[in-house]
Amino acid sequence: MAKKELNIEQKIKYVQDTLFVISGKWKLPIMMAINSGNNRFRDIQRAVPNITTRVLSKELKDLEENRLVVRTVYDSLPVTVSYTVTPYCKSLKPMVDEMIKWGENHRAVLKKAKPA
Amino acid sequence: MAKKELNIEQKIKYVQDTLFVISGKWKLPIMMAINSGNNRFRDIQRAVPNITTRVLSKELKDLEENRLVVRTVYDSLPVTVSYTVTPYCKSLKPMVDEMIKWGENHRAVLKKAKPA
DNA sequence: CATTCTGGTATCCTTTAGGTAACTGGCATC
DNA sequence: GATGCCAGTTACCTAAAGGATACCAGAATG
Repeated sequence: MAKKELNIEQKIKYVQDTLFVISGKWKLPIMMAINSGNNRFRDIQRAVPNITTRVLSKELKDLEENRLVVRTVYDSLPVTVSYTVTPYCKSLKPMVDEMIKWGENHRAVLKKAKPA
Repeated sequence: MAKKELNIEQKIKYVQDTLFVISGKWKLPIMMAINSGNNRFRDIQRAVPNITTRVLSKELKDLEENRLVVRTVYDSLPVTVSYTVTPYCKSLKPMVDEMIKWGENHRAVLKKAKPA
């Protein structure tokens, strides 16, 4: 099987696809928060600084539709709701790890550049 | 030197920093186009499908301000303008490669899921 | 019995990203 | 001398993202 050699147009297309799925300020932070053990609505909200209930609610629905997050209602009293990430969501990890690395380095770069 | 162990709040912060820099449909595609040898304004426009001159112009200024792209005017007749990516821009490569991979796989997933 | 927690909705509003289209001035080409 | 290429700029507009605020019912806590 030949090694895949993508041309620039294809690469751009794939990057735009990815950007489309993770677009916005909140989707990745929400998935990260859930993945790290925050499964309740309010826990997620606390873990993701400055997000409002309205936005969190909307984004969670979005992520559920895209099969990145699963919502489970437990019929206890009172009812509890739990959000978990899907295996497909976890496939984003290598990319997210690179984004963490880059963001960390970027802060360091800014810190060095700014003090003028 | 201790291994860095970031907590979830820090990770989210760094990811949001990264998202902020690469936000939008166009910045990464533009950088990719330049990096792959499209250095003239019209060449970049042709390499990035569907981008308009207005948006390209605005995004290039943005990227220049953030030291990801350099604009050089050659005083020939007629004047030619050349855009190049900076070394700092190239530090995005590992992340972009992961985005390409994920987007490629995502298309395959959709293709398998859809035919119902 | 007042407050606080849960998991959200409902309204309203502002900001931003991005798109459409027209236009410019200088050079080259047909 | 009309057309087209280059590298953009300008003005206008729309859709979407996101923020502010208030509110709801049910249960628990003090």
